[in-house]
Amino acid sequence: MNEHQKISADIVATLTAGPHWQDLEVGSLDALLAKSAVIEAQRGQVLQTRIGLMLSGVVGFETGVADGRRALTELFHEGDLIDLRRHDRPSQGRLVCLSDARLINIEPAAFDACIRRHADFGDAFVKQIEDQTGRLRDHTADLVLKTPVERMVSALFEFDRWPEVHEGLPEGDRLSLHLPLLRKDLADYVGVKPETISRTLRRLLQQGLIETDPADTALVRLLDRSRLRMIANGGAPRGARAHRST
Amino acid sequence: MNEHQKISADIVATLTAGPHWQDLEVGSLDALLAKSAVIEAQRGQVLQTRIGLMLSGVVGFETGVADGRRALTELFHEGDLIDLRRHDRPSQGRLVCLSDARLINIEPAAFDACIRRHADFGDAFVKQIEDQTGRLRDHTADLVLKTPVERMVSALFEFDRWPEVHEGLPEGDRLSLHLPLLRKDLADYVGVKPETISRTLRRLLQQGLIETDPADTALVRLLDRSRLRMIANGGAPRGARAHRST
DNA sequence: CGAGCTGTTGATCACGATCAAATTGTGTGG
DNA sequence: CCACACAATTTGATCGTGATCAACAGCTCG
Repeated sequence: MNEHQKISADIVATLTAGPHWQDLEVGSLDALLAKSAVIEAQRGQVLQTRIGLMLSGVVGFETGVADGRRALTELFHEGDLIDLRRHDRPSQGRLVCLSDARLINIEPAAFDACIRRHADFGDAFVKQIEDQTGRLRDHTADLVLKTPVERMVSALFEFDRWPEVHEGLPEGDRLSLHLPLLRKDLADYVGVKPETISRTLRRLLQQGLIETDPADTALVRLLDRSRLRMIANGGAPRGARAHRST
Repeated sequence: MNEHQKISADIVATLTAGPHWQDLEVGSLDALLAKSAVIEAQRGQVLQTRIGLMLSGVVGFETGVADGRRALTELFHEGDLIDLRRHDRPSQGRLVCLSDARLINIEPAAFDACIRRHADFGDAFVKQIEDQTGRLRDHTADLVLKTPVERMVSALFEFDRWPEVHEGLPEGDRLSLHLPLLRKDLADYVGVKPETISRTLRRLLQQGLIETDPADTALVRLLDRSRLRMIANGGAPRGARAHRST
């Protein structure tokens, strides 16, 4: 029960901060927590969680084929609800930690019961799922119609919307962010090879659009947001001869 | 009310047939239908629906960028629940008819109320959303890690799981299916150009894996399902020298 | 008929994958 | 502390392939 105490404190803090769970009543929380447990996992670890709530770190839904190709279909970070259940066919993939992460593992049955009994939780769940599906659709659209550069910059903006990536940065610094993923994982997320990630970042660097820190490879500074935004929106199509000198 | 009568009949028929809505009580249906209307739309038409239920035909969630590139992020067909609502940011795309289609347009408020009041409907909704999200994840994974051939064959199998594509075919014919999409739309769905679709189909044809009907261009016959299945699962990687003669 | 759209085929090319190797980073054990 | 193994990243050179450009055939519909 000491453990449950700890869960409650964590949850309340995270839920209150997030956009969707702040209107939740206390009774709804208790019902959800009854059979839940906080999981602390390290990078690379595979999680059995089917339903969960992200507290910190990043986990991803990973798919692969026989010859080693790997895809990160969807990313989950602080405040996200994980729901990997499936009824029509077995889920083709697994949940892996992309950084050290903390999350609440929720018993599916308790989750369903909570939705049934607490209307406010049901509302919050629906909203959360709608938003996450929207993000998944955005990402899918990116994969279909954008070039590698565009996809990468688009991903940078996606990360920029995560509050965590700005933690530990100087007060007035609105340009920088910490990449929450290894470049290898970023590559598997945007659908290119790590070599391409490396080369593309270098090119953006040479064009003066971004800046990186040799001491902290995760740190990226978005110098020209408006131009980067244009690229993310499709401003760097194939065959474009955009060799801006220096 | 004559119209509502008609809606009820349609819904009952569709819901009973589908995998998720068959356990629904009659009371739950009435609540949902109060402010709903059946929409009949033709190919190419843009729909305003935010929440809806597919009765027949195919509609897709379409995204595009300035220079004409187009993506079909997600497809909806008979029995699917459409939910395009979003709270974190405006939805970046629109719903278009990819064939003549019929669907029920549901008032979002009525939908929410129905979930709140009828637990059985809430359950059905959650299951339905979980399955559709799973399919969306599958497709996203395909886009990231598979080659164009693999993605195309994978899409063929996806369509093969739709009951409608086998309608109007001879009794014992388990090989054939009607492509529910134009090749152009198929291209925008699997993330290649129409020319590539054409060439790839021709190659599969030459390898004796599929068969097409000159009279009915939508008809495709999957001759060697096991080999096609292997391809869909990643059996045709880049650089593979698989020139099977004839 | 011609306008417009879809689909097919051919030729060329840009670009990202692939192969290969060097470099840096990280954790482990001596 | 260093030595070592191992993973992640970067850079370079080459190659395969799907996009691109272009032309044409088939079809529908006014």
